[in-house]
Amino acid sequence: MKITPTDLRNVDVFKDAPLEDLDLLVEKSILRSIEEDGFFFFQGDPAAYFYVLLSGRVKLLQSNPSGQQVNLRTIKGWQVFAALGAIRPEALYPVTAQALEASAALAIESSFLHEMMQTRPYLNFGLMQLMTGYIQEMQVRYKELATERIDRRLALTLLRLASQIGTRIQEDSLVVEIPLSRQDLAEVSGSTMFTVSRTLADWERQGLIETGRERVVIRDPHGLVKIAEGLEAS
Amino acid sequence: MKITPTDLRNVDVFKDAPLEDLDLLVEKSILRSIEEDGFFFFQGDPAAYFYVLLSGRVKLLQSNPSGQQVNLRTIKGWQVFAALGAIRPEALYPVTAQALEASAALAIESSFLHEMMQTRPYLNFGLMQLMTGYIQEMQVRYKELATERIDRRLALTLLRLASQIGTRIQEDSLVVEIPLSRQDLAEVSGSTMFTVSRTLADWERQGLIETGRERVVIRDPHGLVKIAEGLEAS
DNA sequence: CGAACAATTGATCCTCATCAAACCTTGTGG
DNA sequence: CCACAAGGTTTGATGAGGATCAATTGTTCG
Repeated sequence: MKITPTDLRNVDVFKDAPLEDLDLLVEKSILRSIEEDGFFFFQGDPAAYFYVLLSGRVKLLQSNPSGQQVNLRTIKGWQVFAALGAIRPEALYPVTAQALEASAALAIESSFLHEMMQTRPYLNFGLMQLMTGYIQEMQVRYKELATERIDRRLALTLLRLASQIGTRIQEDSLVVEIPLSRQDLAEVSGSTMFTVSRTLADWERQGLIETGRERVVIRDPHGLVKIAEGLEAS
Repeated sequence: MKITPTDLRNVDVFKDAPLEDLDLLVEKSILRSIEEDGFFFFQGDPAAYFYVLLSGRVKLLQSNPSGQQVNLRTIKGWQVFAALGAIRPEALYPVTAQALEASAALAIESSFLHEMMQTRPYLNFGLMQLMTGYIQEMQVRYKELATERIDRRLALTLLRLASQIGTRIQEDSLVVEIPLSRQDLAEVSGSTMFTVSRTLADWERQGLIETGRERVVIRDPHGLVKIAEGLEAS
């Protein structure tokens, strides 16, 4: 895969970067390709690199002592991940990054980005925007997990995932596809495969969604919103 | 209450600030005093100010549509809150800030801080450190809430709170006091007053902690760690 | 001392996790 | 191109962990 400097303009954090910076970044970067189910890095590894995902999908996860996993975020093309390492170069990755499908990413040394930040205000701002977004999302998800029943949480999860990694199936329609397995959805919403399966089956009967192997299609987002807000029994 | 510029050196984000910046901040700031149970701001208000807490304790919370509350963070003296507004001046507060006891805070206009950030790298770095810390903590708490039983979560919560807002009761000892009610602890750990009460009563019988009205004293942190890690039945 | 409010304790119930077994889908190799 | 293996999904039965509700007890402060 060939990356030209201007490709990096697709990346939010670099959208205001001068061309010479983009040149530098491309020059200093390494291309890493990871097969399906492979890992970019593990929780606890030194945070040596910062990544820009070029193709595929990557999930950021944590697991608890008994091996149960939680999906904290799913990354798609032109999104960055492992940005925390750039802030504290001596840091360790707080999450594990696993490819959901064959993926390729640009790896940039954390220390190099850290250096650039000293003299590029646009970089600081971009990263802060990113981080405030993360904080707010995690706060909302925490609140949901602490206070809502699984059906509402799952509805909220699907809606959030639709906007983050969903792909519109037809032009000019709200119908969105989310390419995740029941297990994945359970790990995002804080539940189990079984409960997710049952709930989705219910919604499919109601015509709200369509399900398939490792796939959910949202037919009626508005209906899901009603469930999420508790206006409709589930 | 009188604040001198050098007092601001106690604030992590300002520890590397030159004296003239501290002067500016003090000059530009307003002192706000809030009585117990009063509010600094509500979720959804325009994020006009950034705060440095001088005295008292403040909790940052979100509530769900049915009014159930979640405590996302408790702030004590010389910690800052509402920093997100400084990044995006048009933003709304994503949380509500309520005083747990009579409190006083320095309020600094978000737009002013935002301006300062343009030319002060130390500020950017300080705020990023703060934000990465928030992200990591929220990720860990999310994982715990999604995967651990309430007894472990409560143990982890107590240990975390001890380091964040606990006060050592005797010099040279690990005995720490946490000044929160059962209800508060429930809202931090994602549970209910009743379950928290029962669990704490259990631990008191085992000699791990001591409880009182709106107060928990950790006598045996190591014992709590064992529960948190699941090495000990609860 | 009494009012207000925090904490406790018991009884009950409900949501959802767990386990087991069968079923479906996809891709591969003969 | 079919058959089979692998792995994702469904479904039912069961039970446990906590939430909820109600009533009582304890603590603090005016």
